[in-house]
Amino acid sequence: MSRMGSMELRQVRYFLALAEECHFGRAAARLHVAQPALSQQIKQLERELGTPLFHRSTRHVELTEAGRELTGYARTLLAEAERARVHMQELATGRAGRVSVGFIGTATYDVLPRVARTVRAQLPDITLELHGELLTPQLVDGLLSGGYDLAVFRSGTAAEGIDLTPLRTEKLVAVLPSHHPLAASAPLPLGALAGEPFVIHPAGPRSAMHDRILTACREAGFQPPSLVEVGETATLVVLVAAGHGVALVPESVQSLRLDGVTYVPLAEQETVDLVLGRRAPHSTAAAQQVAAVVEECVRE
Amino acid sequence: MSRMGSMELRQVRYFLALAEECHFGRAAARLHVAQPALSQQIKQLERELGTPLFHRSTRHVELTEAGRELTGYARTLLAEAERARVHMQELATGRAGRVSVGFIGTATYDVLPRVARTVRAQLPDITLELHGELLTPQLVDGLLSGGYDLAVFRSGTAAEGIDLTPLRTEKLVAVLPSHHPLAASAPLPLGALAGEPFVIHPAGPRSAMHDRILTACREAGFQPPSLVEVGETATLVVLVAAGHGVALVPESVQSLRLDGVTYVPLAEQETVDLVLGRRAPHSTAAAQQVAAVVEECVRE
DNA sequence: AGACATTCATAATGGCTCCTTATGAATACC
DNA sequence: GGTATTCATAAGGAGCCATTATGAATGTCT
Repeated sequence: MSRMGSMELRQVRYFLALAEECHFGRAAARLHVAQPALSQQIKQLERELGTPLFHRSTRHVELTEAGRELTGYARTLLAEAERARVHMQELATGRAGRVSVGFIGTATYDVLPRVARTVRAQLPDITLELHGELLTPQLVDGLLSGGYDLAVFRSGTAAEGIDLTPLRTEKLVAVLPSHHPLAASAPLPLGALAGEPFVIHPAGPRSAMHDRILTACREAGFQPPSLVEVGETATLVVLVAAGHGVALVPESVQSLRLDGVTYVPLAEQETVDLVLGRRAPHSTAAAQQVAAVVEECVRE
Repeated sequence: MSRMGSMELRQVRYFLALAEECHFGRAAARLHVAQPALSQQIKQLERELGTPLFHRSTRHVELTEAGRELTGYARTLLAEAERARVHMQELATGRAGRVSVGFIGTATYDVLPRVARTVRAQLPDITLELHGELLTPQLVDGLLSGGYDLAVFRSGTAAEGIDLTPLRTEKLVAVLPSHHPLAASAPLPLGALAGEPFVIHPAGPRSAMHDRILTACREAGFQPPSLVEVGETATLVVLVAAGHGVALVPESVQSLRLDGVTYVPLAEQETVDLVLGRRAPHSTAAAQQVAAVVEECVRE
């Protein structure tokens, strides 16, 4: 039983070279092989396809009809293989790919748009999936389950299997209704807000900000008399504008300008850290590139 | 220096099997190879492409993003290779291809349309190039130069490098203007046409009919007093209708019905042979198929 | 017409690739 | 924690593909 092989790309490459040169010697030279190698491979290809591809005499080499028809397929095959190779190389070097990035609420209005712009400019072949206004636990779960390749969130929630890179430390600022008596007094000692109702991110494992703010208040010697909990940072600011209370947010939220609210620096150095998380074991090359862009966007 | 190979179709086949099974053992079984062979080939493909294609643990095999992207290319490559293989096989067995057939004038109105119809019905993937109203020397040259794959013409012109197959022997019939006194007398002894002007195919090497007809006249004991030479058989009949003379044509020309002419059988058994010629050394498989159709069309 | 040069096919051999069996390590499951 | 499954690695053998050497055919030049 004569071991039946299938058509291989090497044979296609050989065939096309010979089809273009119509000369075994020159084609073989172009392929960097000796002439008999070419003769044998062409002969084998002809056996496999069941039809001669060239009329040959010692003085003349010419495509048969089948050979002419095959050149089209051959070119298609080699071009497709080359496209695949290039695309794979782009993915390997991270110049292309799909990267999903999640942002915590307070980074949505500041970091997210800058990342989107920079990636589009510097890594045009990367497709970004951006998700804003998320909560830290969602982001951590998403990283671990593969839903997100990268996540920007508040530090404190260390988890197994996630690489953390500190992005920046932000000062907290107070958010007051514009008509509030303290709206003009900067810097504002945190203690001045004692007795005010607070609008705050959700408690429990759902947000890192909640604990951070209550801790700051406790350190300033008071406890907010009432709390309104709200998930999205934008809604939080809107509630302050509507007079439902005051709030503490990272200074980057100041990008979110709204009529009726004033951001007031605190006298204290209360800070929260923003970190970039990526799946530790298998992080895509494209994700690494985008991670670099995120760090770059935050630094300046 | 690590011998750099290029991507091969075998690797693509292996990759796709594994991508679909997501299990080395099953995929290897499907490919009829042992599992380590598959592992090695996949690893080599990954080395060549510069990126992992699968996340693997001992308990889980899953495509990476690059792997997912590659499946598209892989399917395209294999499908194209398969299309090429099928098309080549069609060409090899003669079920597809392009065949150029030339017909001598007197076969144009009889054999040609039947061949066209039958090929279209029985060999739908064959593209026919049909040429009618040609002269024997043109056809022989065309066969030898490759301009025609097959030719239907009159016997007598044997040539080197052409396979001849007799198709049929046709009786000659007289063509007379309908008002001619002899138009009603059938069978007509050839000698009755003595003294009539003859419309005839061109002399010399350009047509086999010319000599055949003059020989017949000589055997009947006369020589036409005047000759009008005309290339196309249709024109010949038209000239007879116009009263320019009489003519002798193979009986198949009777398919060409024209007002003003009458075909009259001869008393003598004067015949001409119709043959099919094909290039002797390299005749396409498709041409063989068409040749069979031509013979079949003529026999009935 | 004959000698020559060119070119493709074939033969024989060697190296490399690929496949095989055997074995080890890791992970999920009981 | 033991066990079974599964993938990777190692080592060896078979086969494919390459090489060099040689022969046959054809076109060309003297």
